[in-house]
Amino acid sequence: MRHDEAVSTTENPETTARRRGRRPAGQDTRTALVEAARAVFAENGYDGATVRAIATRAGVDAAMVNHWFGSKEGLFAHAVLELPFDPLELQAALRDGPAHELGERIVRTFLTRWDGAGGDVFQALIRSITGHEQAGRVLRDFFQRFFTALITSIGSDRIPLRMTLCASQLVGMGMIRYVAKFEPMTTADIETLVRAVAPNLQRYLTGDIG
Amino acid sequence: MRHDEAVSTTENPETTARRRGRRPAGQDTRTALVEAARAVFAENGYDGATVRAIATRAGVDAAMVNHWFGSKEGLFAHAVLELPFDPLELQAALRDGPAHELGERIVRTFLTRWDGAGGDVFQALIRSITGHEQAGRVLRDFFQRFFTALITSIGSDRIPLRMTLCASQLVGMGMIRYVAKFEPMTTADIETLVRAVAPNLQRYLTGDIG
DNA sequence: TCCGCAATTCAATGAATGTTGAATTCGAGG
DNA sequence: CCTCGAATTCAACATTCATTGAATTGCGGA
Repeated sequence: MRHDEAVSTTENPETTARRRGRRPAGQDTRTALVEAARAVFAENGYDGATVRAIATRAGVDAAMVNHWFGSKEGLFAHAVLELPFDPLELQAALRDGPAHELGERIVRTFLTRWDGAGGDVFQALIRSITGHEQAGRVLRDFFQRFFTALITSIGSDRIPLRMTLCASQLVGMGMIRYVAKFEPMTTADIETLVRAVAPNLQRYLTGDIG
Repeated sequence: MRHDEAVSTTENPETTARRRGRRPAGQDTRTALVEAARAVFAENGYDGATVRAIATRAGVDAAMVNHWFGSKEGLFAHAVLELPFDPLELQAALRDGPAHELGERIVRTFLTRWDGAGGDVFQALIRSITGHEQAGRVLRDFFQRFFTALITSIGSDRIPLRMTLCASQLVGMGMIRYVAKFEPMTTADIETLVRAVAPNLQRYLTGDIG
């Protein structure tokens, strides 16, 4: 939307267009680009997001993407594909507590994360499954590591099938809540969804799946 | 993959390139375009699919898309957005049989369709949720009509929430099986998935969801 | 048989996008 | 204080894509 006159804090107020050359210190354009990229990739997916849109959102020129990350591809790899959380670490944290409430803890944890800070990375991933080969692979690796360790630790059988079943429920919930935006799932509060979804996830983890 | 020399059945074998002008009768390019469009949209989503790729697959020139459908947009509307099946009709057919096996019939029916003839339309829809505004709306309308009528008929409460819960499980299963392709869900046979998923869907339809 | 019209291909156009190189400006070390 | 290098913007390029208009060819009715 707004893409010019974002220069109000510049030292020379008489020049409306931003000056060339090195900008005053203290502005980390690299970080700004990563954050803008996560937001724009989350909204539009990999090939829906343009380098110009990301740069505009970060308040810099589009050439900065190539300067700092080599290419749009490189920016996507740094901003989205390198997940900011470790699946094994997250899984270990969720093991504490009664095993029959595991599904509950999982649903609550994922919804809380996706609603909050790291959520755009997840949205960027599932929105880029089409359009970027590695997005699906990264998502799959994450769920595989996460659920394989978890299901193994509670001693259930048929680990690969249970893993994909759990993934299907979580990905589906993410798609409906954040991407396709079906009401009332989009605006439902977290605890309502925990009560509704957790027992189903629990069955995939420890129940009889035929 | 193959994109030229698909002209082996032409009347003049000495001309390698296809002649201009009207082609011999009996070739319904309009239908060929619709079928090719469903396949290519299913593989690549709306903006991943190029008009040239669709036309090549149909064996005609890209300009035919504009001639017959006005635009890429128009072709998408005819080939994907106008669903070839009626949700209410489908729902009515699934009502026959015991209510506690409803989830089973639903999972089996959807997997059978998606694996078979009309499956590319569904894949095209979910692959185009990013990139095409109306894709999500059409998908939502379908599930809403389908599940709202169904849940109403069996007398459960909280119809909108149950509808989105069911949609989340079915969309998630479709994403994992056809789009993201996590093993073993991609190659699992239908009855295995029915046994695994149907009880969860059944709970969303008639169970206690908190 | 002949003629108008529709179907088809071809070539070109304009817009959008990722990328690059030159020009410019600031920060820091000597 | 001066100079070198890094950061930044700007303009231009090459490519890809959907779309369009002209040219061409077969079908079907009179």
